[in-house]
Amino acid sequence: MLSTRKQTILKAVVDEYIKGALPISSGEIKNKYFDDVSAATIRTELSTLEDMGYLVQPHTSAGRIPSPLAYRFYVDNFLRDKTLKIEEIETINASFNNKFLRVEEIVKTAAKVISDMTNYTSVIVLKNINKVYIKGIKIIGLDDKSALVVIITDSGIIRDKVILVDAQDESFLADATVLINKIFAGRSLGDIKSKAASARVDAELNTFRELLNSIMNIILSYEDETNSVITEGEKKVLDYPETSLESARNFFSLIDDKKSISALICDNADIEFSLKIGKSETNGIDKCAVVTARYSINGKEIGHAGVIGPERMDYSKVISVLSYVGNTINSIMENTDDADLNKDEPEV
Amino acid sequence: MLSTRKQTILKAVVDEYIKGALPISSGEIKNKYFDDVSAATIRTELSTLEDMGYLVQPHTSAGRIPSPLAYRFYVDNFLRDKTLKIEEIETINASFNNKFLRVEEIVKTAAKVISDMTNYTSVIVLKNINKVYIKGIKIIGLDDKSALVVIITDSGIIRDKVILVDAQDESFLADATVLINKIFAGRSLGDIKSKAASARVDAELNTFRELLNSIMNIILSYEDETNSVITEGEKKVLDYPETSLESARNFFSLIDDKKSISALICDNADIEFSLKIGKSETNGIDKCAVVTARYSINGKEIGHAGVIGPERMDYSKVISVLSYVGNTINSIMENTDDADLNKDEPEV
DNA sequence: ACTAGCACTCTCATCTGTTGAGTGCTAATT
DNA sequence: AATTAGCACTCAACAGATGAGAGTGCTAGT
Repeated sequence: MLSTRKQTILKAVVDEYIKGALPISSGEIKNKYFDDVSAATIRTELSTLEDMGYLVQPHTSAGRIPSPLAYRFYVDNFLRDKTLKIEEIETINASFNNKFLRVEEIVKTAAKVISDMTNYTSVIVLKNINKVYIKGIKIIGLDDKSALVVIITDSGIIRDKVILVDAQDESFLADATVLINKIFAGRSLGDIKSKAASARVDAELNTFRELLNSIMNIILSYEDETNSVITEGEKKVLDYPETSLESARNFFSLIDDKKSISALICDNADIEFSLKIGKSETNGIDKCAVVTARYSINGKEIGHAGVIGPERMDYSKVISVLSYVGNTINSIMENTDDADLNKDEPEV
Repeated sequence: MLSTRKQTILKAVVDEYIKGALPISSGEIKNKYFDDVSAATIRTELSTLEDMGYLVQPHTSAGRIPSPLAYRFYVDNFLRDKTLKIEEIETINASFNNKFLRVEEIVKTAAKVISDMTNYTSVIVLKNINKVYIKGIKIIGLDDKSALVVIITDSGIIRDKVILVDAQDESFLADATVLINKIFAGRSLGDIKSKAASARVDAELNTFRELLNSIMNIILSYEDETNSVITEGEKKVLDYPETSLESARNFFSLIDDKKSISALICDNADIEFSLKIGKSETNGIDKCAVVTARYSINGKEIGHAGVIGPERMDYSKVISVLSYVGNTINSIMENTDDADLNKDEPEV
């Protein structure tokens, strides 16, 4: 175990490096953190901390910067019970402001808030989409050639899309709605997908075949990675002092690859929070850290939210923001979840 | 007027600079464009072209690069009847692929296609939103606490939003729909906005006051700049060889400022295409050119589309893409415009 | 255990010389 | 009058060289 002084010094290095992104010298630590001890003493401590793997020297006559191990230690030991400021909480609350209830909007708002509060890039990945089940489908005629299809699921995910449809007569859409709800309502997306082929060829549905196919396509597109990975604040990397043009390019090409981002954010099997620091196995972005959290509504996991930033990120702030936003989403959504959609619609 | 040879040389400089972003030397021009004349001759021509203001030397012993005037001349004289390749046209058509009919989606797709085909940043600004009029409003109950409001306008702009509403009994939403259509249907957004105050306080609407307010807010938010400026491909600037970290930062902060972008794209009073080259009055981005086009549906102007790229951009390609995408949008939308929404709904 | 002192190392910035690309000019040629 | 070969000139870019400054590691003394 590290001596108290070593811990203080280690924390000092991490804190200062988080602030300034520059190597920290023994003199600087002495000035800001110690009255009773000289720089030389701190130097020997720094030297042993380096031997232990906590610190790294960019070159012989530079100060020290923290290694991933140091961040790890910092996170594990100095991160207890930090809370957000009242203004920050108010900002978050104001953003959600219950003006909307659609999951797409909430998730997008959450990503934006997380990114804005932390000043890092945020990512939200929606998961378990196959387990979502459909509560009902509405079809609203717009004119004689098109209609709006609204798909309502449990956990409130609403997706809608305008489709082309030849509404032969007035009852066409009403009949179609009844039939389509008979087919889809109460079934999970995974279930529907696995039986997609058989549903398509059912002969008795001939009249509605085209309409059915359109709706099928909407449902199948739910899984589309493009729709289930939301990123915000990518451009903030340009403001980090350590960012070069080259690294910015790499970062952006990683961020645009929804598949790897999704993998990066979601591999924290069953822990509430996960921190990845400096594991360069995550190819593409070097010197980056990733903090992720599982998000649930009513105890049911709906996805993961993450923050991608430099290793020297403000971990405590990131974690508190992720946590607070997660709770906020949960409290917004939990009442809508178990409501019965079909209450005033006996015909479906 | 410029001699034929001067024109050839000027075109050569612009073409080569567009390709390589490097100053062009007399020798290079001689090799690629002239068999019958020596580099020295070209040198004298270059020198006079420089005196005339068409060319610029970064430093004494460098080649020439085109000035804004050169691009202007290039655009005015060498840009006639260039058309897209068949594959390119097919790519564009495939993107639109009539899978969707909603203006938001079409505009987003258009922005993406324009950016992808040109490899520059694209911007689309929707205009004249106040002149859009509402064809009808639908309210679909989702559960006993929330409903989906769908606003359908001429020119097919559909906006929908989930709102909180206390549906007291089964006929509540139906009654509300009738009343709300009585108030809003057939009126333009501008009209509604200017009379917003009076509508809100009408006493007889007390039962639906809350609902009415929600819908009012949705309509008012139509104008929101955030919603009417769509950008795509911002990150492509990082791939230009002339981009520095600093200029990338400037560019991104300009692009994020929807208000200036909107002004930048929309100030081409009544010309079909507009090219701004090197006018640094547009503060923020230096060495950038902006090509904009007016977009209309059925002859009615709906907005402006633009491409922002380096001065040395491939103007002919940009213009053909803008033009082709504009026509495509028009042909997709024109049939839906004059359809009568209320055909099978006599109750509204 | 701590510290003062000093030699050592390495970056960063500045300067210098060299190279090569490309020009401008001039005198000769067509 | 237009073109060209030839040559001196300019300047950016590169590579060393040099010095200053920051910060360390080590050692001897407290």
